[in-house]
Amino acid sequence: MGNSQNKDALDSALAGKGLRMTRQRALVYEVLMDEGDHPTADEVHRRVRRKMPTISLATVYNCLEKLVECGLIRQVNRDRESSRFCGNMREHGHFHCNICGAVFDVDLAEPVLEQLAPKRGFRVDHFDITFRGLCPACSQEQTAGNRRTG
Amino acid sequence: MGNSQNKDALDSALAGKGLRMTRQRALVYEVLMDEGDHPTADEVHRRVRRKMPTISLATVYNCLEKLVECGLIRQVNRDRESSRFCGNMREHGHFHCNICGAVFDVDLAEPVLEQLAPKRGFRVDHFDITFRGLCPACSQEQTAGNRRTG
DNA sequence: CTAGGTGCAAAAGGTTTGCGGTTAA
DNA sequence: TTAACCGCAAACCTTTTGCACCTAG
Repeated sequence: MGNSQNKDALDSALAGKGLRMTRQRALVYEVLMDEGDHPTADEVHRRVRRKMPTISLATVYNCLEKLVECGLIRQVNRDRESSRFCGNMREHGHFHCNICGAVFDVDLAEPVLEQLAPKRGFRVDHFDITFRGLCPACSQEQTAGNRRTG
Repeated sequence: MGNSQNKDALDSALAGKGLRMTRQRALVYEVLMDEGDHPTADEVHRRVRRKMPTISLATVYNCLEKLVECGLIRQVNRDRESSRFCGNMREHGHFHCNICGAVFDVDLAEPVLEQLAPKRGFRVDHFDITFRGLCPACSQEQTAGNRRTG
């Protein structure tokens, strides 16, 4: 719950971009950092409303956009599903479970990434790596199911 | 333009899924293979209409969906922009230019990919690697611009 | 004080769907 | 012959926008 380290990071990041600190922005950032998961804008809205029932979805979108601009959070997209947001700013990939829909962070070996980037003339600013498949829980469940049904 | 190799691949892939061959599906597949680029559904529609003026956008979407299901084409998403479609089924990544918006295929070294995948319990079925930055043309143009303006 | 932010409701934009008529196998 | 497919238009869903009011600095 809202530790002061997060608040400081938010303060200085906003100040660095000439943006104001507002209660809405603080709360949006807080719920993202508290859970450390990958909620949709709608889910963020739901969580923030528990602490500020009047906040609108549009404001949540606005806040998320500013936080992304400040480099405080990342936007994670899975095909055309709702965007998800993520407070982990270390370079990492994502794993999307095809059954339960959960999103997991995947650490990446740094040197490997450089080998992948296109050479000759391209200037790479950023990359995304997304894996899909079955998470440990769903994978295990499916195996158990197969065992049962033959 | 519409070579018979493509047609054969389409025929057998559709048959394999119990789907019919229709003129619409053939044309959608054809324009994708002919150009070898990464058009949006809307752009595919525009191209196909040159050969079949009555085809609807909804049908193009339906055809694209079936072709993806058949494993004949891939859907390529860049954040929440329009989906793009790609006839190159080899395992590869994509580079999106932040200036001109063009999409380029990026070959990937196979052994590198295995090193990236999450271990312990995850079952990886698929992955996407997307790079962003400046393509050779835009990169060069920007460098030239900087030289001019100091 | 006032530029920037919020809340609301409506619009936008891409994609999907329901339905009556058409067609490949 | 008939299940699958097409074209159309309307629905859908996420995200963005315009505007009047509010508030942090």
